[in-house]
Amino acid sequence: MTEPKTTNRSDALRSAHVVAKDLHAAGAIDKATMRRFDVSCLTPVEDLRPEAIRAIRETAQMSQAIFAMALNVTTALVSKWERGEKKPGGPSLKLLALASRKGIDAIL
Amino acid sequence: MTEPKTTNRSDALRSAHVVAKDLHAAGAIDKATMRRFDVSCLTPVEDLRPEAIRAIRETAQMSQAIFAMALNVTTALVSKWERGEKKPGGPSLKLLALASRKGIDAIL
DNA sequence: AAAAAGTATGGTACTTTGTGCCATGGATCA
DNA sequence: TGATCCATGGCACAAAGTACCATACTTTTT
Repeated sequence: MTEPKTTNRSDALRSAHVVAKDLHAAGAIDKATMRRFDVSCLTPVEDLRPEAIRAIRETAQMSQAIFAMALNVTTALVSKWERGEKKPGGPSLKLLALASRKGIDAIL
Repeated sequence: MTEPKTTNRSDALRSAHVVAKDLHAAGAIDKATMRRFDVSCLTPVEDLRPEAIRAIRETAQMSQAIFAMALNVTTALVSKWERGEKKPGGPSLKLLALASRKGIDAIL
């Protein structure tokens, strides 16, 4: 079972997705209703190839050491990501996705 | 050795810190100089107590399930964080720090 | 009122990310 | 020629994070 099951994630995803219409009907999204919001608001997180990770870092014009500090990981790990020795996990992928989609400033 | 050594991190920290004066001397921080930047630009990441994590989530008015999706982790993990059964690691702490300091929108 | 769904906890077992440490080599600059 | 930044590499290891299941309380829905 190489591919992780998405039981927990899709549980939440499903429950959150169905309320999109509610938000639409309400007109505006007030604080109280904000407890439920559409998943489409979230920055999409996809798997990243080693080159893609390096591309994000080089676009930001950062060394591995500085980039690692921005993500709060070690430089050794960034090196391993870029060489495919290790693959970034859940929270790391989210950080990388933010940097990729919204720019490095989003995570500084 | 419960407390992690900070060898790698401080290596980078030291090297990055000394160039603060260079930036100051240059007047403005152009793209080329951006390879080196001061660490003070980074959102400070500190350890978070379980209650602090829950506070961040409740301020965002999110269920554990939705909050977990925003961080790209499982709901079970968020529950464990808030009960002190597990402690968020490097990348997770960064995400939580961003949410805490800049607001939940910063990581959506 | 009952059914259904959302919310949170609890535990167990397991994978592998991420860390620490140290050594190496190339590039750049005083 | 030192010194410093940069990136790679490997090895051992703790623990973060995952998957899965059961339970129970609360809210919403029909």
